Amino acid sequence: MPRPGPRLRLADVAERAGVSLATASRALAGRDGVSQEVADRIRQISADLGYVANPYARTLAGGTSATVGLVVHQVDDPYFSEIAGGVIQVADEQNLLVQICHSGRDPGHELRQIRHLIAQQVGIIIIAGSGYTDAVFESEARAALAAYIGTGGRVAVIGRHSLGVDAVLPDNEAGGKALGVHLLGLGHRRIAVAAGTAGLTTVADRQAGVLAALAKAGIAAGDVPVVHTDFTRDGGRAAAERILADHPATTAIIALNDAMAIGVLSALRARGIPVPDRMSVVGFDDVSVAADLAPSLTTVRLPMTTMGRTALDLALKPAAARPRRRATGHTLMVRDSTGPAPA
Amino acid sequence: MPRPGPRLRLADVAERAGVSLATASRALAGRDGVSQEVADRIRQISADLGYVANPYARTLAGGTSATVGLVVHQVDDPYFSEIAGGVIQVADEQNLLVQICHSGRDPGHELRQIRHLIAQQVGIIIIAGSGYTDAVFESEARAALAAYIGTGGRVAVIGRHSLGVDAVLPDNEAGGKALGVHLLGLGHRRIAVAAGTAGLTTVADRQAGVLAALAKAGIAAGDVPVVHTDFTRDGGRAAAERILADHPATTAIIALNDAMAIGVLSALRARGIPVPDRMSVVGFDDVSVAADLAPSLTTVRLPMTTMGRTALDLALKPAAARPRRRATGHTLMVRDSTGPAPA
DNA sequence: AGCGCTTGCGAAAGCGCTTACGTAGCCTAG
DNA sequence: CTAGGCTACGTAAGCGCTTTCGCAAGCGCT
Repeated sequence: MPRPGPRLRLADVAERAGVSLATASRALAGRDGVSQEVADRIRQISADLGYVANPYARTLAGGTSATVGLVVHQVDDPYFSEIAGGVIQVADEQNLLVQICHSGRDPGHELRQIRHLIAQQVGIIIIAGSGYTDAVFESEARAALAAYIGTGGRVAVIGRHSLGVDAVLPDNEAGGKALGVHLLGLGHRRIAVAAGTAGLTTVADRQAGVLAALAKAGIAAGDVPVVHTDFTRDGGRAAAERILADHPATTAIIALNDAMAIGVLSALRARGIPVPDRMSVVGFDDVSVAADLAPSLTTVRLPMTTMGRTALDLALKPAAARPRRRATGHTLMVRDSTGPAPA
Repeated sequence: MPRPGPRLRLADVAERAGVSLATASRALAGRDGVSQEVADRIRQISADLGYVANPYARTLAGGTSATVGLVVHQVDDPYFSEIAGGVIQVADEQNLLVQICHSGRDPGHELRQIRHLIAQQVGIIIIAGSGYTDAVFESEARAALAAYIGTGGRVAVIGRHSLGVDAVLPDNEAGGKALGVHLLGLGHRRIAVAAGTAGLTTVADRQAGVLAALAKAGIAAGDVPVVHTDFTRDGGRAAAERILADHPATTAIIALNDAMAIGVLSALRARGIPVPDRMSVVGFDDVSVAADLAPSLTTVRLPMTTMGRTALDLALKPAAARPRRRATGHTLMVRDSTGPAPA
């Protein structure tokens, strides 16, 4: 690791301005107790010199960290990279640093990452991605975060309602319901679900929505094949293969996220099964390529970038009554991957 | 910003082990001057207590930062998110923190971000994405980084040969050439280029490769329409529209990255132009969805994740002779978006 | 026995900031 | 004209670590 050489310090700015360190610090922090003209002069000099405060010293002294820790399942998954983009936008505006880490969809690893961020004293923690149905994870994470919040930490989660902290939350169940209703409306009755990683609350919620919609139309949950693989393209492929093999009469596949839907489409193409003529396919999230697939993907749009922005906004605003929720809208995007059920 | 409360400090570990701060620090850093048994005891106690050193204090005292600053053009662009994924993988293994920021493909902003990272004393800086043909940017960035390296900073860049620092570099020109050769082999003669943002070295290099290949086949550069928009899906759409309008006889479009290729395909679909029957399309990068488009995209594969890993590896290894280069392979992935030129 | 050397450890000095706390100078009120 | 209260600023005490320096103990050698 490098040892950065002598750098511009606050003392340099103070000296050049002919004031003490304390005054310079106050002026740059915009704190009062400094006359307008002196403050302006200090700020001017600081800007001229290109002074940037050493964040390590600042944090150590002030006990306040300007970095936000962002935990995502996997940054090279479009769902998460769009969220990260939103977080970074706001962080940029607010002059915060963003430190990013992977949880790899593993509750244990995620817990470790969270604890590590806390131990590191980042000022804000944002956790993106589905929660886990694992009760141990839930309670441990909840305890760790509660303690963190108790000491002044700020936390927001995206896409999970667990952990007892501020949340930006899509209505996964309603979205699932909308997909079910859409397919029912097209006359589909033999509908299968390509479900993501078991143990994710998002999977459970979306699936519940789908099944609720189908139940209302008289299709019992027992008659809906649900194949659990994982929330990736390859998981989608595998699920589609299994559905085709075990339930050949299926006319529509609901993938619980777009990555899986892409895999499903790919499997169908490989088998020469025309979409939507012989099989309708829907996804969930509306990642940016969804509209560019062929056929373009019918899916539920979630405003990922906005969700990232909102989460950081939430965390930045003083939390009066603590577990706040910001619902995010969702929109059914009907495109070309769905059509009337074949006769 | 929060003020984290009282936390486990090194002093607590030291006290519990019955040693001084200095000894505890040495033991945990693996430095010698501590007997094996004492070191083991300290490490054991530290682990039991779940002690994590305060990185701010550590950096301030040691002058050595364990964070890597990653500059990308845009994290929600698959090319960059895959690179970021690679960087994060290695960082995870090495226990480094990754701080990410956007340059927005703007040389001025990128320079500011770089300076900011330097001022913040991050230990390692990795800059991903095309360089700029802008000479002012080049010289200022080069100077800033040289000074940074002079003080012990480590730098690696990905996908650009400029800046005089260690680089992980695909052969963009050869890749461009391969695409040209591939299309020529299919009998195409009226080939247009959908080029990305003017002012990016990557654009210039890939374009040069394409033109070189065509020139060898007797097609003068003047006969190859090159439309500059930008390196995004919408840029690709716009470029395609312009090509179709101004050069209706075109039988193949070379998009200089996959994002643009996706836009080109979308524009062609909107116009009802069949690919590859009436128009062949190629991209560059092989982002993960490229294989899942319909038609699947012929493109030049770059190992983005590996590139991210390699860059951080490079930065971590002591640089003997300074400007090192790691070439990354590229592979022409022939898929369904290209076919014989229509008669 | 005395010398220098190594080894293992503690004391203490910072790293560059923030922020009590103290102290001038000035204003207003009695 | 003085007591009390502001305001504007300086002094100095840390934040939690790393690292230099010094010291004591143990070693082999003459």
